[in-house]
Amino acid sequence: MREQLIRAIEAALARLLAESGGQPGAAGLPDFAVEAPRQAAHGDFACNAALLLAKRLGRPPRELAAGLIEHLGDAGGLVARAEVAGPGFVNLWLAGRNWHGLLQRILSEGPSYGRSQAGGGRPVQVEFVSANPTGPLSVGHGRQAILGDCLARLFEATGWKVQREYYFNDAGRQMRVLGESVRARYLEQLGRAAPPPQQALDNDSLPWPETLDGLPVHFPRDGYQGDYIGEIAAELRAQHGGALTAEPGDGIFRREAQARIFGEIRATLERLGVHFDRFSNEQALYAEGCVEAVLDDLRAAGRVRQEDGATWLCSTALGLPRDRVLVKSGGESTYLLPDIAYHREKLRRGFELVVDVQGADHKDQGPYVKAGIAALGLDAARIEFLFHEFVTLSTGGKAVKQSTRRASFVTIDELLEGGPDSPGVSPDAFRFFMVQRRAGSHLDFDLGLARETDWTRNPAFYLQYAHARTHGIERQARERGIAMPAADELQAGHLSLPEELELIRKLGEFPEVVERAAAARAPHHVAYYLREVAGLWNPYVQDAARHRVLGDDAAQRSARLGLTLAVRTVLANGLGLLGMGAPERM
RNA sequence: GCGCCCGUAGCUCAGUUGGAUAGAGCGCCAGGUUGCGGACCUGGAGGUCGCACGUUCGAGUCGUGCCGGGCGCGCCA
Repeated sequence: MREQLIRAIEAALARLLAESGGQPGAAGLPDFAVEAPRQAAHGDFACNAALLLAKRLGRPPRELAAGLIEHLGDAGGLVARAEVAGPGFVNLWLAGRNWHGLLQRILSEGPSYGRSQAGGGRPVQVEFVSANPTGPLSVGHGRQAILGDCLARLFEATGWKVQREYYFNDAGRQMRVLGESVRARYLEQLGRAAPPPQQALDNDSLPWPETLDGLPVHFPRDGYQGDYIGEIAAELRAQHGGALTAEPGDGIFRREAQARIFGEIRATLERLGVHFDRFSNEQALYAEGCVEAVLDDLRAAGRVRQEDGATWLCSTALGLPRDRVLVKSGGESTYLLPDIAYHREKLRRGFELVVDVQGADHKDQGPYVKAGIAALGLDAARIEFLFHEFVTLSTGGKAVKQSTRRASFVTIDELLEGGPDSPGVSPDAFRFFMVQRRAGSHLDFDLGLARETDWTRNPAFYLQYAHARTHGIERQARERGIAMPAADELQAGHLSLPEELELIRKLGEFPEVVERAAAARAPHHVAYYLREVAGLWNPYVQDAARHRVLGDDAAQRSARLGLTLAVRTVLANGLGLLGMGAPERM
């Protein structure tokens, strides 16, 4: 509908230009906008073309706007009213039947309303979470999980072929420390080693004992302190008894810890409704020779130099602030080298676009990976980074202490499960709260609000309740033997109240919202939009004195039931984009 | 010190490739209404869009410089 209008305006502009002696043809058309104005009094759509042309033609914008209206006419029955407004806007009101046609379209398209083929089936990869399996996922990972998943859903909805991938570094020191931590706890439980004193664990500057009460202290200085480490050790002890005392930390301890923790991580993601198509890891890149090959190719490209026994990427020459180490003097790689190899593999797998969702602490890394990719002669523009700021927890405006130190952070599971005297957060509410803000903003997670089960207070439930209400009305209709209208029998002409037209107009925006959210990599647009739809629909239903859906006039009742179905369609499709359930009753 | 991000109502935050009188939720004030499904409806107060210059017919949006906050600036992981 908006597309039709744009074409009509283009044609009218072309005639106007020809008359004014401007350049004919599409080249002479300004890059004008046709938007739904903020204020309803400014029409269904507003166009700024006259303002853009005024300078070029040397004529007053209002005069051009009047000319545009004249040439536009009723645009083949599309436009009911047009006026010049403000400095030279053209405000347009569509003929009523166009809005009614929109309702029919929503009903007939159903689940595909709002989807498009703009992506043309091109392959895109979204990589997210990617936390190393050293412990449970934190709330910050949760934001990334939801953000990445919703972005993937947006790509799917706009016609891309999406792969969700989780990549983790398992070749470096971090996983070895994990194994050593488990081994130390195992030995402590067997009475073969002593646990390090808590003061030393909490304070880096305190001395670290080698022995305690005659027993050796094996726990690594920067080891993982969470209770789950001891639990893994206990399970190993239950399974193997004391038979593992001679095993190295980097062997069975590490493997078991990794497997179990990864299992927990996957279970957590499952609870949130987040699925991955592929898990990949750093070790495989080494095993397949990808890392070495990248180093060779960078060397061949002349982008590598030696200094102090280390191998450096000449990123300064590529416009970055400094050079960075690829291979340490000890022979081990930094993360940068395998990261470059990893991204080359992604591009080799044929992705048109690769989006990495990462926390703000990775902001500095992206450019170096891209520089490496560019140095390999590949198109770095196909790699995008979506960085999200951190999450803080608050309740009633008061910040919840969330120490980043060691293991004392809040995990997703803790939040979902709640505690003895605090209810858990539902996965749907968790998802909504996590996509509510744009990625670049700090996210204040209001625990009190997220736990709230009153739909009028909790914004996540407010949306779901709006959806459930459409089913509630249908149930009532069924009980009275009233049939729901089919798309082709919808007589929407009976919807003429301002709030009804406003609602319909809002429903019509959905496809643009999805498109914009996908293009901007900004799922929060969907969340805000749904809030607006629900914010129109809930009061509409509530105010039965003014407009009862199941009233006595059969024709009007049928039209309002059609509106109900259209609202349901948009809410269900939108909730689907956020990965939230669309319940039929609450 | 350098780089990236953020600064919008009392609070938490939206604000479409630059558009008209800057919005929402929560909170606050006044009045009305009472449940097709569970407190909703109407109105109101509340803003130098961090500050200052600049570009433009037009700036919350773009540019430059300051101020304030976050993150990052290792052969760490």
